[in-house]
Amino acid sequence: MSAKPKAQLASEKGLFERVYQLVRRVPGGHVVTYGQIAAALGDIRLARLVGWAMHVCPDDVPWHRVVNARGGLSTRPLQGELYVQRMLLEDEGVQFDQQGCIDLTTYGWNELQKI
DNA sequence: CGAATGACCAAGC
DNA sequence: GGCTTGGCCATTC
Repeated sequence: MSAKPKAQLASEKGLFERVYQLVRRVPGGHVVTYGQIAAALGDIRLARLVGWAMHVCPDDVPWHRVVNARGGLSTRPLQGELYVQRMLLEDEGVQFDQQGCIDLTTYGWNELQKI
């Protein structure tokens, strides 16, 4: 009960939902950056909003396919969530380098389209 | 309405 | 090469 996460409120709004839809369109084995999503929404400056949107991402959003501009997993250093994200990506075919970063040149999804 | 927040990005030192 | 600052926008209280 109770305690609906703010995500619930935010997701019912507008912009956030758009972010989620973009993330949902990311096929397995590919990743997108926050800035890329923001750019798809129409403004790179929305990058921070994307970050916040991910913070409240619903369970039906493959948030693990969203990485920062450096190809690294951003997600807050919470208990193992970082590990989960990496595991999910590796399971989809995304490989990490020695630094734990993703090669956006190879896995970057450049066909992200606007909504 | 104003202040605070946010998992960003880019530039500077 | 890593840390700090500023900026931008939307959402929340």
